[in-house]
Parts: sequence; structure tokens; C-alpha cells
Amino acid sequence: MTVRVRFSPAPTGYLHVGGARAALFNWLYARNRGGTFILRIEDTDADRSRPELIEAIRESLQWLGVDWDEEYRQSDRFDRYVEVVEGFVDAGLAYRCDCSQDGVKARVAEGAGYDGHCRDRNVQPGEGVVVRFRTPETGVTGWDDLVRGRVEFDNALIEDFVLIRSSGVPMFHVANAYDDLDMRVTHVVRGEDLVNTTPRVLLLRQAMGADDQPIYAHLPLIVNEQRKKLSKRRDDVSVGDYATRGYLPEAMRNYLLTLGWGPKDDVEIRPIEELIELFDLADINKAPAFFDIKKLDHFNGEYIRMLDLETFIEQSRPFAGDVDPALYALLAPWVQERIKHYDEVPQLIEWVVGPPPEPIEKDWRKVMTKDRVRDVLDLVIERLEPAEWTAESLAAIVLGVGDELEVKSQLPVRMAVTGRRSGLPLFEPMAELDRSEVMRRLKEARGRL
RNA sequence: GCCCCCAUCGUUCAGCGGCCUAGGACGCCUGCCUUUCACGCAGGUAACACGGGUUCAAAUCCCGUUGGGGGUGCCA
Repeated sequence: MTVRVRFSPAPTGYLHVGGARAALFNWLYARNRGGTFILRIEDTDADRSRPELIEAIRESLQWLGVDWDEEYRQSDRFDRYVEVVEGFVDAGLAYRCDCSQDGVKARVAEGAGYDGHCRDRNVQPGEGVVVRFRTPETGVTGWDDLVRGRVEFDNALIEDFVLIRSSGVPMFHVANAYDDLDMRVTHVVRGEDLVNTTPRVLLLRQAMGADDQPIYAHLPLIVNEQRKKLSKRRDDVSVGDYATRGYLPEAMRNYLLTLGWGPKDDVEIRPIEELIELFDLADINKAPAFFDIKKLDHFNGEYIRMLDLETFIEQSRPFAGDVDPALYALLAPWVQERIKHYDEVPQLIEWVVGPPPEPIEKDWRKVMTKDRVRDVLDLVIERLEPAEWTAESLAAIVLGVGDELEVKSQLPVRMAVTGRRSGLPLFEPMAELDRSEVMRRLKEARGRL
């Protein structure tokens, strides 16, 4: 059996990390089994779908390196869904209903579903009429979930749900069941938030004449610090935003993979080819996983440091602002081992490429209130004035002053020149600045003491 | 309310009846390297929610309790 899996986003928002992971797991499985990965846009709800988001979702997937073999759009297939449902009505598997939503709500107890009011009323097509599925009143619908084991629902508890809206547009259950059947999808891998809709889809599939089920694997949710499902409104979840902030797709992909799954040999950071090789749906966890940006940062830092220098420069330069390429090339190796994502580049190099940043008050107090700081700066100023302007010479002078006075001289000088007490190596970038600029900064700092 | 589900260090993955005095990774702490920070290296901290069973033996199986989550739409 050739594996066929699909990722089916609704274009109602940008691709978020939860969706990205679902896509990734599907893709991984397809690649592991030499199967087919389908991208299916579930845009049956015209009111909510935004066509421009389809492209955004495609771009995010491409960015992640998740490529698909086939692509479909449900809005192109409305006719088929409607036709199937018409067949249901003819066969008595479904019926029309003209109950208003308010009417149903008024009739039915709090929390209960539709009461089957129109089951045998033989309602004809017309304004405000929907088609509902005639759900079996007895029996159970269930499946063997690859991650959760056997899951069963009592049919009596499933209401007669809507198949076609009063607008004539089919609901996603119909499209979903039909497409999985029509596209010969073998495995359905998706978020756990969809478990409850699975019996409906299964019932529909059966009604469509299928005598089999796809194999389901319901992924545990990705949650925030409060252990709640990630929400687009509340949480930082857009994949596109991570790209913008300078995360590497390989790192994101690798990190996402460790949420709900992990290689048995405990080696988490590794090439995608190996991960594909090792991956199996059956090994996925059941418990929800917290999206830990700290760990993502670590992964990203590792991936950044794995880059060869040329690639690093090429990728990080757009984040650096307006910098002379030669100067940036000089700084890049030091930058590379200090950042976790590219948008941290500017703060590291600002003192070299632009006007001196305002000193950080806390750092200033910590460094500049030490003994002999005035003496250090005085001597450094005096000796730098006539000095040879190279990194070696600057280092020799500054450190020499420290030795003489038996204090650490680098810190006050660093503070004066960079405004920070930590950062890039001091002397090489300092030699790139004009002597006059360095002197100005040193004197200004001395004046503030 | 009703339905479904989950439960190992702060986080994440490993563990699928004996190899566990529970392992890896992130975080945190310490030391080394370095007249900054970071990288790197070496250590350390820290968990089987609770209660009953089953078994010669349970983190691993069963039941319950507690805690947490998801769903409950003419959204997907």
C-alpha cells in the first residue's frame, strides 16, 4: 500500500506552529514511506476563508522545506460534495431541515445538539433550509488511533449535523470525508482538537459506500505556558514571524519535531534525512507539549553556528542594517557565535557601525564605580593619542595600563567605547573606528565620572 | 452539563514488567578556558501526581481519586 497523507489547512489565518507541526509530521511520514504528501486547502467556508492567505500558507511551508506532491482546493470541488449529499437525501440517509438556529436553541436543553425535529417532516428545498445527516441512533463509531489506541463514540450522542448550509455550501465534514476517500488518503495525521469530529467523518464515509477507514493518528496539542492550546490571538505562533525574526527553517523544523516525538537514541539536533529515516507515527506521544522558545533559541543558535562563514554572512547581513560589507565580514565570525537569531545582530554591532549607544545605566554603575577607573581612562587617553592604530597596539596599551595599575582595564574602556559591559571582542572593532571617535568617547566617559 | 483525552526533572524526549540507586536535551547553578560577553569543555541541581489492586517483581498492566486539556457551530 502506498502511503498517501495530506495536510489540510483552512485559509483563515497564517500558518501557525501547530499547523506547521501537523504538516511536518505528515510530510515526514510520507517521505519516510516513500509516499505522497498532499496539500489540500479546506476553504469551504467562503465567509472565513481569505484567498490571499493560501499563498502565505504555501510560502511558510516552502520556507520550512515541507514540499508537497499534489495540491487541491475544496472550493473547486463544491459540486461533487453537493451531489453526494443529494444522493444521501434521495437514499434517506439525510434530510432537509428548516429549523432556525434560534428555534433549535430554544427547543433543546443547554449543551444538547439538534433534536431531529425535521427527520420525517419531508421538508422541501427553499430559503433557510439546510441538509442534515440522519445519524444512526444505535451502535458505536470508532477507530484504532495510531497514537491513542481504540477510540469510540456512542452514535446516540452524535446529533444530526448539518451537511449543507442554507447558503447551499457544503460543510467541511462532507468535503473532508469525500476527499479522503476520493484522494485515497491512507493516513490522517492531525491535531487532537479534531478527534470529536472523526466519528462524523467516518459515518459519512460509510454512507458514501466505503468499507474501509483511513488510519488515524491524532497529534497531541502544542500548548502555551498556561497549558492551553496555542491561540493566534494570545500567543506568538505565526511561522512567518519566526522567519522575520531570523530563525532558520532547519532549526524550526528540527525543534518542532521534538514536540511529541523524539529519536530513540536521544540525539535531537541532526540532519533532516536522518530524522526522516527514524520517524514513525507509532512513536508519537499522547501528552500535550509546551512550545518552549528557549529551547527553540538553543536549536537556532546551534544551527547558526553550524553555518559556514559565507553562508552566515549572506543570511545575516539583511538584518545588520546599513553596514560596509568588508566591515561586516570582519565582525561576522564574532557575531555568529553570540546570537541565537538574526534579529540580535544590530544590538551587537551598533557601536561599531554607528554613533555610540547610550550606556546602559546598570552596566555603567557596575563597571565605572570601581577603584582607579579614572586613572585607567586618563592613562589610556594619554597613550592612545599618539598610538599606532592597530588592534594589537590598542590591546597592548589598554592591557598595559591595567597591568601597571593592577586592575582590569578592559572593562572601563569597553564601557566607555561601546556603552555595554559585554559584547564583541573589543580591540579589533575598535581599531576600525577613527581615532578621533574613540578619543571622543573615552573623554566623554571620563567627563561623566 | 455532556462527550473525548492526558499525567516521568521547571520544560521536552527516552523508558513499553526485572538492565531504573530512572537516561539525554533545554533551562538553572559551579568550575575550566578568557583582562568582556559568548562559544567550547567538565561537573551539579531536579521527576515516575495520589490511593488501591495484579505480579515473585510496576515508572511500566488494571481500577479509582486528584489535577490538567480538548470538543460541544449553518468554523475547520
